[in-house]
Amino acid sequence: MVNNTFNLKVAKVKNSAGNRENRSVPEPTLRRLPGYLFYLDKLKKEGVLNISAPTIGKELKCDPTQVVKDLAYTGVKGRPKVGYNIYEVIQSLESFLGFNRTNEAFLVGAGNLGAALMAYQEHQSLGIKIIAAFDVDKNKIGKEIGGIHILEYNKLFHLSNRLNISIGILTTPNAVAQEVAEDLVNCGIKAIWNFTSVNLNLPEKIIVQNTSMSAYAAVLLKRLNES
Amino acid sequence: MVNNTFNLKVAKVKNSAGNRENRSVPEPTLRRLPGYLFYLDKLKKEGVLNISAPTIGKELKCDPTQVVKDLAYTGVKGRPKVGYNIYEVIQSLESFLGFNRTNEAFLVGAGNLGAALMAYQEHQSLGIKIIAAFDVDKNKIGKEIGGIHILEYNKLFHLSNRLNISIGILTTPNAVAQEVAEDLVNCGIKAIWNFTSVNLNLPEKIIVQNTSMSAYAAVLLKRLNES
DNA sequence: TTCAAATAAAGAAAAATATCTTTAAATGAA
DNA sequence: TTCATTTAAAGATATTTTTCTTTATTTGAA
Repeated sequence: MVNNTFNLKVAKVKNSAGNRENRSVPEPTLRRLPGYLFYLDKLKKEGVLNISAPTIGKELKCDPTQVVKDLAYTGVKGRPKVGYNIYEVIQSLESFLGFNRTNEAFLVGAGNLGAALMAYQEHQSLGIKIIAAFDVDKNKIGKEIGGIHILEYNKLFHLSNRLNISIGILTTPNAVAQEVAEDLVNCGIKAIWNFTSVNLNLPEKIIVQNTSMSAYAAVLLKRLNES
Repeated sequence: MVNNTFNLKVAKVKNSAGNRENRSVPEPTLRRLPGYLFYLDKLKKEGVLNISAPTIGKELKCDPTQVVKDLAYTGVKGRPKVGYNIYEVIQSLESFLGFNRTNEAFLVGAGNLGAALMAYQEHQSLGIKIIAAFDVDKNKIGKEIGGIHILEYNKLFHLSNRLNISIGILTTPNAVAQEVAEDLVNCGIKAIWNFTSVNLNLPEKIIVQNTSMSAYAAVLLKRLNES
């Protein structure tokens, strides 16, 4: 048997830019991992020391073998008849997801959603720390939300030269989304969390995570109307 | 050949409650549809009359046959060599998704995310109209965001008796999420858009759409760190 | 020490989804 | 009118993801 830790199936998928690349972790798994983390954190506070995959599966209503496989991606080992050590599995999840590192980000567009995210990250750990926010609205510039200063948009270039930020959060109006995204890329941003409805046209190497509210509204409405 | 319009494959999948049910539209398709709608709306404003699936695919960077199949779910018919009539396809998408109906909703938890959604829906069509918001915070009660009044939480029961609302938007702190969700169900809510990190335990018939910010943050962080 | 029960891990099968291929229809130009 | 071209639609294949099955390990009780 080869080294277990790296004995993971490598899936060939297409990214948003359409080019094939090797990925070690399936996206559905990645989306489930923070759910485990939150639930396990709650258990830890309750004083639980060990937790089995079937128990997690029962509580989170998903297949126990899926839990085992998802957790295996993080490298954590469970013991038969006992389950996982709660400290080990939380530590493993956090370090795997990068939630224990400081992943610094710029936010552009301190409107509704932008302001919400700024205030939100104070209490809810997203694994991302917003360093500064930018806007063109004179009424917003100079204000502070969730401990984050809102700066003039044209200061973005200057500040990105000094700091080395790799994440950009895009919460601008749709009309300027493409333009701002290109600016972010020129500032050295490597990944964009896109909350607009615009399909961004950016270099292939840029990681784009689209999180459009309307997509989830659509699923909800359809499921409701077909029931 | 049988009637084309209803000649759609019916997928057997498990819903969040774990029980099998028949669904006519795959979730990935549903999530893509609002993206088409937004793009086509933009084209309409530019005066475009017809649009082909290959063109949509090229712009939105996805497979042209996937565009054809996704649009076919809405019932719209395209013409070879011409493509789809832009008015027809937009109308078809909106009516299929229910975006042209008034899908009324209650929102509970007028905090960061809640306030953002209230303000957001003023400008961005999500197909959902928030009728009233509820909170327990005395400082928030009586205020108005995005034209929506914030009411005392205990007024929820009274108001739900008069109005017949079927959608509940859950933007409370995690600690009270389960409790509030149960209240919403008791008020006759049929579908819950859950923005908390809590895995809700509710009757099977209740439609739950989980939209946890941390899930998308996780995907972004992992893709960034593995690149 | 032995054995039964519980469980993670690995592998196989099934289901769902995406991509590729073929077909047939419609258009506009010759 | 004819024909090449474009395209939607339908079907087939491939990929990805989930679920089911088997195996082997560990634990605690007899």
